[in-house]
Amino acid sequence: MSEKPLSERQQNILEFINEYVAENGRPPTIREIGAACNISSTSVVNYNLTRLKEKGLLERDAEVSRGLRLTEKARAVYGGLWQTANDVMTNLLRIPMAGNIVAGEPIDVIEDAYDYDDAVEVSASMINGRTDDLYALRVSGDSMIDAMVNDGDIVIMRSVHEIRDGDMVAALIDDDTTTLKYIYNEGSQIRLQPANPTMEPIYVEPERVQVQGKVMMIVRQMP
Amino acid sequence: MSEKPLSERQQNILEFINEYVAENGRPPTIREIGAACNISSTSVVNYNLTRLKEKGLLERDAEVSRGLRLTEKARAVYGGLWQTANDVMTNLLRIPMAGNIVAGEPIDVIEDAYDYDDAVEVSASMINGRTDDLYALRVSGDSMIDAMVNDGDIVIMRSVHEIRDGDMVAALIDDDTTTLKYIYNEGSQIRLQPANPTMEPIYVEPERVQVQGKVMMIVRQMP
DNA sequence: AGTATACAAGAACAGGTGTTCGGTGTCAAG
DNA sequence: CTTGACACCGAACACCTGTTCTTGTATACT
Repeated sequence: MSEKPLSERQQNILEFINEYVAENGRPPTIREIGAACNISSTSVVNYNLTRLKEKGLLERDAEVSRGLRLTEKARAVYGGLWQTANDVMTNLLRIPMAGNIVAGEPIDVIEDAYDYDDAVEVSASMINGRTDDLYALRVSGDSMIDAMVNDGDIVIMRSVHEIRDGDMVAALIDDDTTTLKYIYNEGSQIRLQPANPTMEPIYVEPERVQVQGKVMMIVRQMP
Repeated sequence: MSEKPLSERQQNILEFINEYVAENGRPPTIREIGAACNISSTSVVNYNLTRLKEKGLLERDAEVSRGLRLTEKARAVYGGLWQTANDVMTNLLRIPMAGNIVAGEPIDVIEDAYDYDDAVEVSASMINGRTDDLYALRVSGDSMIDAMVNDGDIVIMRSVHEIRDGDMVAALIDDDTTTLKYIYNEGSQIRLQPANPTMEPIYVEPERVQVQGKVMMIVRQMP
């Protein structure tokens, strides 16, 4: 059943609330809404807010100052709406740049070294899988070409204890050589499959392989 | 000259404000801070807020309700602090997924088709260069290997009118073949340099090449 | 004409909220 | 012992803010 459209005043109110929150870090008061929307009476503002609430566009906490909140529905209508800090922190991950990765050398991860200036910001929506325990490594050198990874690329890793066939991992072979490859456990041996489909896999005994982390995402920036 | 460290009460207050904003979408009142931090007097809360302001961790709008705001400095100290919606909208770009890119076929870009469900979320901090006029293309097939790009990778493109040597572009050759390569204008001919350093460049006359967009970033998600 | 609904408005009020005042206690320095 | 700085506190006050009341106008319907 279709609802009545919003009156012009109601649209103005929603837009004002949206903008006010973005600029001030807090919702407006009833009187501030009135002043901005040419409504001289707080009861008219209150009446319209009640209507917006009935339409599911607004939530109100009674009898507290600035007790307004736009709903998801209002956000969908007006786009670019305000989120709580939790939404931000959930969506925009700051992942520590923990070091470099070079083919042939073990990863040198800097434990507990969280440098915000060198953190990588990635949207959680771009990560398929869990987003805890993430760290970033920067690729040094051309030796990761078989993984379709360039010098300078950023590899988002996750510390894991269980690996499934088809995961891309950083695998340390014989304590000596790190490689990024898709891993398959074939019983008596481990198959490490290059990302480049024109290249052949390598096979190693399981005890020669240590999985140092799972690759969650790769980012190539342009200079 | 070193500052005195924060008292325990002051640290509690900052953490409470941070959490309160995240959960409620508005800053707390003086009395709410007092209740949460075991401070029975509004003047003690006020005193501590004045100290935090002097230390540059807090801003206050006088004589308005909930007139508190944590500063950038406080954010740096406590991490994961609240941002205004403008910060969010500036940092977290929603880039429309505009179509596919296949080597050998012109890009089929869907004009003005902005589908939020299929948008790509990318932090602006990860883009070197301008962040207007961006769109995303998904790679189909293995034919972009010379660009070190896999089937399924996401290429973030930007419409441009001027190209500089060393830019990676989507180049359409002879109205027939799209390729992703670094472009160099060498006077009488254009050099298109593969990203894979083991591969040779190709050289074409300038009039045979149309630049369809500049590559700003490449993202490889894992399944 | 009467009724119902939507929208509007001013005024009053109750309670929320920030600020100020006067005071106390602790600690370090002189 | 005195003084000053810092931290704390209850109380009072001024003002901010949300809610309610009463009244009015316009429109649609019976």
